[in-house]
Amino acid sequence: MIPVVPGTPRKRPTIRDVAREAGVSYATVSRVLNGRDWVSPAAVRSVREAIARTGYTANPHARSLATGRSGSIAFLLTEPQHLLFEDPNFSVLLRGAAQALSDRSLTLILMIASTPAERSRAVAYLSGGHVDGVLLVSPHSGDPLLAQLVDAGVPIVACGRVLGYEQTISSVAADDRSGARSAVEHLIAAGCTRIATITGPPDMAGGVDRLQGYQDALTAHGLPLDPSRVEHGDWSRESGAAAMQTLLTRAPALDAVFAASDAMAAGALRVLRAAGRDVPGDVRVVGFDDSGLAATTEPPLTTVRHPLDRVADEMVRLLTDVIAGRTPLSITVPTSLVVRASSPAP
Amino acid sequence: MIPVVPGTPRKRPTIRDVAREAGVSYATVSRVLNGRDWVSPAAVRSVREAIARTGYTANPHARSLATGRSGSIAFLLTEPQHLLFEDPNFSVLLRGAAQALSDRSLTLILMIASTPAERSRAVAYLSGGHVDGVLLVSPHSGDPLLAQLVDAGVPIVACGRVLGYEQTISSVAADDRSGARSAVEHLIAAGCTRIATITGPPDMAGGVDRLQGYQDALTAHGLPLDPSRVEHGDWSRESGAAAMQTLLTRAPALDAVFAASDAMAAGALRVLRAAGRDVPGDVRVVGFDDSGLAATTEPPLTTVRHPLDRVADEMVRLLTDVIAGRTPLSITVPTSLVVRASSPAP
DNA sequence: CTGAAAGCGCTTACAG
DNA sequence: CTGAAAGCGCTTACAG
Repeated sequence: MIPVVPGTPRKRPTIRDVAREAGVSYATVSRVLNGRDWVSPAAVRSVREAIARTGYTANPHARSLATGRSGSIAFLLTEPQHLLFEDPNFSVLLRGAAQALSDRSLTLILMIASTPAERSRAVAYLSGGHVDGVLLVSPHSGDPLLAQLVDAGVPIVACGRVLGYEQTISSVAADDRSGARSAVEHLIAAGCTRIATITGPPDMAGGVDRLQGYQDALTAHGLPLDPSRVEHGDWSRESGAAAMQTLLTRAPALDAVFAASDAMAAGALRVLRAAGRDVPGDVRVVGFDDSGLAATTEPPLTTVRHPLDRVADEMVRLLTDVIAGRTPLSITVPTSLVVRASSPAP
Repeated sequence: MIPVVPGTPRKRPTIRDVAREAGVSYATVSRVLNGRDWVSPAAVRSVREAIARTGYTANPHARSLATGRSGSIAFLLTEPQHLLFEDPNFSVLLRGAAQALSDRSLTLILMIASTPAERSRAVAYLSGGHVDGVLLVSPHSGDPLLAQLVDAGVPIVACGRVLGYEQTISSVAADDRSGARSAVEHLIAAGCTRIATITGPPDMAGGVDRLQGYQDALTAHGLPLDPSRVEHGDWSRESGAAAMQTLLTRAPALDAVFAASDAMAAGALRVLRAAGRDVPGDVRVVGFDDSGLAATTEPPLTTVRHPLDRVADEMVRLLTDVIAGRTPLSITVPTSLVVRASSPAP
């Protein structure tokens, strides 16, 4: 065994070494590697054998330089740090994207751009063409970063529609509006009439659409839209707790709460317990996402399943289309209600 | 404004464009870019101006091809999927690594290798020199992947000592043993004498060392080591619940539990509640990690703080050393006890 | 079906 | 201090 000197990487075989082994020109090796042009079966076989013998793997940088494709995709997170890691949603999406990219031999580059400095560095990097495209997580509509990326012509697919960029930025989203509607109709079917909601941020499609679905359900069943029963959050548990506190003082008669995320629902649960309200006895609670959280709260959450693994998969598929030059597109994936103890079936 | 045709990236300026603008040779541009050799102040200035004017950023692939350095680091996760995303620990480490790498202008490539197919693909990729080094998360001692990576001469830094590779693989770890000891001594000081423990996997340093710390504390205070009070888990909440169940039937008289992770402690809490044992009244519970979970359980967890942000930072620093050819090293960072309601101060 | 050759955009000795 | 030139390891028209 050859001793390994740390810091002195072994000389790796190149395409020329393979060519010599196989007894062909290195252009031919490149052809069988890329499988585009015709190569005689005999040549293919001897090249494959030579590759196996030498342990050759292509140098991705040389390839990128020659093709102009980087072979990598950025997974870009722009939320302030504290929001990112509390909720398992982010991890599920990341996991799904890693999988889908790996299946296509693409590399996932993780970029976290929370601070202003990180953000401008990210824009420079992404606009610099270092990456074939970007997967954008939880975009806020007013974010200047969006405009910069769009201006630079960077292929983008967002998770959730990007308000104001519906025609320019491709996106994959849950059917937020009808998912929210079905959640609230479940509460109505259980006899609730004074249903409050904790919404997401108003500059995100998920925030707007889930509120809309809540209103749809009330309207469809002839229930009044009472603004004192609507409170905004930022998806986080803390914001859910704060919103619940406010709702409790402003609309103490409420008999149900629909929270636009499981994390906010978990915060609401805590506040309800502290206020001595039994869930689901006094107040029913429904969340959104069916994230890892939902099954572990006390009581476990009835929630709307947001299939983020599926979303991640579609995002990657769509991004490869966008990179190939196809026009922007929005994809909506269906949701479904998951019933647990925080609001059992009527 | 030039209309952007999707899929037709703008022609980006190269080093030659900058050289022409600045009126120097492109070798000089490269010199000011890399700041190694001497360049006249006048040349530096005009090059800088030309860079600003043209909006030039270096093509990383061309650079990598010329230097033999990829400028990227893999963050490699090898745990089965279900363990990865339940616990916020993983996210904190990832966040910290992303930050530290970004500060050094290194790119973080995320690789998730849960299945056998993913694992062999990862080994091929990493051994292929596509990456300057790898950050290894939660390594198991028997894992064949370790031997393959070491054999290939890939620079590695692990989170936690790698049993069996202490001399070969650099690592950054919490002071697990003394952290665990202080947790158990806190319980002893509170008057507990029948202290059980839920350990991590026996093939991981964190599993072994935290158990050792538990034993150290008991021995130091003349308490017996009762094997019926020791049960293994895999770090997950579910495994913690299962272990607690077993402990409750095997050692029903226990008056405290030290769990080697917050997630397992959370699982234990649930089982204790279901069994009608009050925490901390009947049974005190202490976890390990001070992850995001700890403050949100019911009651909140007393736990040992595992400074993963710091660990991530040291891992990256150490990895750059290893890449530079320095010999392997193990770093230990201190822990501290965080007291909450699951075991208040005596 | 296959070679010879140019070129992708950098870095880095080598001469001045 | 600075140019001209070779070379990093590939891909891809261009000729056969």
